[in-house]
Amino acid sequence: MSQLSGGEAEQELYREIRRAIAERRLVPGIKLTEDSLASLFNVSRARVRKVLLILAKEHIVKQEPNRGAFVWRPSVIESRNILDARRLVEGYMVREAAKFASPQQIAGLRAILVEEDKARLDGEVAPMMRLSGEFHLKLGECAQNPALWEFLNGLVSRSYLILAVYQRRDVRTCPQDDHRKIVDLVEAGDGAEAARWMEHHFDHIEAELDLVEESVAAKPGLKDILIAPR
Amino acid sequence: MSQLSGGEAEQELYREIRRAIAERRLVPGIKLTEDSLASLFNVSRARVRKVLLILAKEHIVKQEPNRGAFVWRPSVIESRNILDARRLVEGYMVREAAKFASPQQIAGLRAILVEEDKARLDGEVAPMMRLSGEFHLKLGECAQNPALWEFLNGLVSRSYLILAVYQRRDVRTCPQDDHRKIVDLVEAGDGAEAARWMEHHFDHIEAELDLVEESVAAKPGLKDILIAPR
DNA sequence: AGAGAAAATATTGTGCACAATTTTTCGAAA
DNA sequence: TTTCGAAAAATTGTGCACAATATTTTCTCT
Repeated sequence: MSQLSGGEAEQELYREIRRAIAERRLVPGIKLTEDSLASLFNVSRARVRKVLLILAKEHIVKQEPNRGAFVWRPSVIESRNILDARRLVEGYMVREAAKFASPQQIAGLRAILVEEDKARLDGEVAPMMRLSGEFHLKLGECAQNPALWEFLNGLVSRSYLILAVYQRRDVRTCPQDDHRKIVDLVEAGDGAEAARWMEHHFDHIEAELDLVEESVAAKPGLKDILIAPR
Repeated sequence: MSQLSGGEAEQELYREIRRAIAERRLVPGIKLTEDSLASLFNVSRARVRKVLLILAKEHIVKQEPNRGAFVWRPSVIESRNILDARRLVEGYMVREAAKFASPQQIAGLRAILVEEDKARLDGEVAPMMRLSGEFHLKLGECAQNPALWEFLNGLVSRSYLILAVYQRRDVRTCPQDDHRKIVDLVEAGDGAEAARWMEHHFDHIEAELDLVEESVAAKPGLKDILIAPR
């Protein structure tokens, strides 16, 4: 899973940034200043630059020449592309999982379900987001294809950012029963039906999204808020 | 397509390494010494290190701590994983291509077919390899999903290395008619049949492969060659 | 001669200083 | 007060020197 070769502190920095994104503490557009990260994590700036380059390669941050690195902001079309890719890849992976998943792997998936329930009951939104992603990644592991899994890993990371930008503010229902249903079907070896539920699951996710580009004109300015629209 | 942000010479180094791999001048196991690349391309060693990091992220080279970077050598299982991923992704992409491909894109694909024919008639093996990969990438462009395309790009790069290691030495037949057939079907808008032919195409490719791990014991040493086995 | 240790060489890893560029601040003029 | 521009500050980009590690060579002893 680790994307870095050496350097303990380097890995920590890498993981912390990714975790902060998964829990939506880091949201798109935020600037990641090299010096800040360097002093915050007690590493040299060269290390920070290396980590930022890796994150940029994963499309989690966007680097602009001479301007710095910013948490990536997906466009509407990019978001659709990523969700389409996830439908394809995870549809395949869940079918493979139904063939290959070991009892240990099923148990690992159910352990995440329990954590998800707990987080939902406690109303902890941030961990829920992260756990949902971890569920999909753990399910992907069962397909026994590291090349595909790594791709999925990047897609999931970018999905966090998609949700941060486009998830409708009013919805708070979390269809986590989809996850449980999928595990049941995978355990039963019914890959075809599990894949169908995975499709439903993505339908639910996209239904909670408001995938329209928010134009500068559309977003209300101070004037619209304060001058009392009739 | 470019994977690098800035630096003209940097990009050149990146592209040249990738091209050398596509044309099989660089084969798995070769060591890429930083100083050699730096002096060869007249760039600082820091630049070389950056490019090598990117190539490592793309699994084209493998970096070993304190030992350096080597052209990646795919294992049998990794090769299977990559080819499975290509079947999945390219199957999807060719169906999308049948929906969306513009006349210009079809023309671009046919242009590659012409180059392939030319290279085959001239018996130029190296350009043929590269052109075959470029065909698949150009076809992938028609699916209008850059996230998936970038993944495919990495898979194609790794496929060059798979062929370099596992392609059977005796086969020299190149089923390039598959490519032409696929273009015809894409142009006709028959995505389902095009996808079937894509599957056949991969069957052909894998049939030319000898996907067994060559153990150290199996490969004959000098002794076996020179001491005249009876 | 062969094996093993030690020195010499070569290569990778890392921090730092400085250059290039951008962003902010400050002040003067309209 | 606003706007424009120049100076100052902050930030990113880059090369180099040196440290750490690995590899090769050399030398010694059996």
